[in-house]
Amino acid sequence: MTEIVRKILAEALGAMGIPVPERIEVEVPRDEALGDLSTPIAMSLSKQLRKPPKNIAQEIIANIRERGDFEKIEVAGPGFINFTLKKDSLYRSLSGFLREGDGLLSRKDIGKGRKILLEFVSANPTGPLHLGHGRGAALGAALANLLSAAGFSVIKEYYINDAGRQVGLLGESVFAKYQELLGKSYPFPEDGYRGAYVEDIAKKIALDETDRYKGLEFTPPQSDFFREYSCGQMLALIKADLEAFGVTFDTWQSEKELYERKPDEPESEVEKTIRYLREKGYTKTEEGATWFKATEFGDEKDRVIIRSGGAYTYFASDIAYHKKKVDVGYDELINIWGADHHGYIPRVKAALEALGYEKERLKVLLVQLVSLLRGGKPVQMSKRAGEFITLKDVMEEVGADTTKFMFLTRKADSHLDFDLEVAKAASAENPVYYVQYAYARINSILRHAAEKGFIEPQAGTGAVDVDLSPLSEPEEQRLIKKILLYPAVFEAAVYAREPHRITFYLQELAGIFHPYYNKHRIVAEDNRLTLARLALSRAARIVLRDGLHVLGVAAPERM
RNA sequence: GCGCCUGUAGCUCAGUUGGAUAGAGCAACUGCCUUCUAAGCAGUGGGUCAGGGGUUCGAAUCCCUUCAGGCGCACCA
Repeated sequence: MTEIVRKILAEALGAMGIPVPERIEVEVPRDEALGDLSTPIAMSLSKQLRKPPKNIAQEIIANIRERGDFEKIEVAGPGFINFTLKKDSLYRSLSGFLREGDGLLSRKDIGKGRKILLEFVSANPTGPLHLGHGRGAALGAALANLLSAAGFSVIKEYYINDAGRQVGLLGESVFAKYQELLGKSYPFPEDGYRGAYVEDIAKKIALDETDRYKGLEFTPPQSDFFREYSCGQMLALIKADLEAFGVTFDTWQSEKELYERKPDEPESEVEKTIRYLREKGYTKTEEGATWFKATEFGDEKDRVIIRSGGAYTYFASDIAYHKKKVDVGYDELINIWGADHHGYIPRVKAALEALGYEKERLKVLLVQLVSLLRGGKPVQMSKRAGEFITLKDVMEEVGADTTKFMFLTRKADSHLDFDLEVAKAASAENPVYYVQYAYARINSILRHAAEKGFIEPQAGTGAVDVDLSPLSEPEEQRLIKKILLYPAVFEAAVYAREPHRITFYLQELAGIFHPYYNKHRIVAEDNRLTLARLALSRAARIVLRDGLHVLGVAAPERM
């Protein structure tokens, strides 16, 4: 719908000899009495042309040739150009929309098949997922759906931090528990993990491997076994939780793998990367440690990649990881990180640049932390004592769809209070049900219509021929316009990488459909009218379904 | 101390990249089920857009500053 306006405006500007801006602003006026669409372009051009906005607006209007779709084009307020579409034009557009049918919303050309690697969650496999991970998961999954639908080729990846101190600590914690179970005492590591899951894993080992490791020290080979076994168990749990949350990944990249030499390779990915940086002169040795000269690429400090003790830092493998991503040939890398990692962005971008890639290739979306409340009071969580509420707990208490919807009605970088009582108490009144209910309701209507002998128009066949002109009620006009606006909202969401725009749109759409349903009977006495209303309902259904699918929220046939 | 994020209705949050008279849900109150689903609808009340300056035709949005909250500033991950 907005495209029509953009097009005629571009033509008019061209005819006036004015350079056409890259992106002509088109918006929906606040007050529907003002028109269907509006542009402030005359005001934007005012300074450049040194003419009053209203005069420019008049001139633009005078230069619009194709005005067949419009009832009215007029100047209003300080210089807006307002467009009111002809009903015929709306019906034509809606017919076109229906003709394309489910899943054929034409938008594949936005992404043009460009390849995106989307990395998200990537929680350490040292404990269960918490709510903050859930937020990242919901956003990542929705973003992947959004971008895929827009014609990007998206790979969802989970980076597993299975190397280094943290997993070692997990292994040792399990080891200590295991010894305790077998009646041997082994000092529990100071910063060890104390959650119940540690004991669960220890029990499983005691069961599967009996007392084979009883009384031993935490040294190889048993330390390797405990570390890898525990890590594997945690990962399985994480994977299961994510699946229950409706979030899946295409690839799981192991950090440890980046340190391993493949049979036919003389060096590991990490070694290769560091050698590359060293040869380029981007490293230095100071106080026994090897540093990456991040300051040469805009970071505020140089960063250690090999400690004086010889161990690699996390950053070393992270550079190798990002090098690998970019070498594979992705056009764009998107990382979704917790906001507590924001200080990390400049150094990763610096590394990318040192490796010869533009830092713009990487886009980091920061997800703000989630404060968990119950009845307005913060839920105390102590990781040390192993007391915390996990994503799984929240899913069981509140529900996966509601939890996801909560996350997706906020932009990523807003701080979020997640009150369990509110989420649960509002459950019946929750916006997610409002949207789902609209969808279920339409399905119910269509079922009812089928029973009454009205044949639901099928895409590519009957839909084209349905006469939509009986749709003259204001509620119907409003609904049609909202539906036709979906592609523009979708595109804006893609452009901004903000799935929450879809969430709000769906609430608005449902907020138009419900009153319409309440005021007018879809399946009525009049045959022509009923067919037209069914077609309109079906169009709303298509959009609701598509939007819910993007969000990763269920679209129930009935409720 | 420095950096990043946030501050919008009682609560939780949007605000179409600077546009018209700032919106939604929840909570509160009043009505609506014999008719396609009442997880719905109709209506009422609710604002110093944290404060102050600036930029311009125009600011919740951009800049400066103050205040408040969160998060970072390792040879941790």
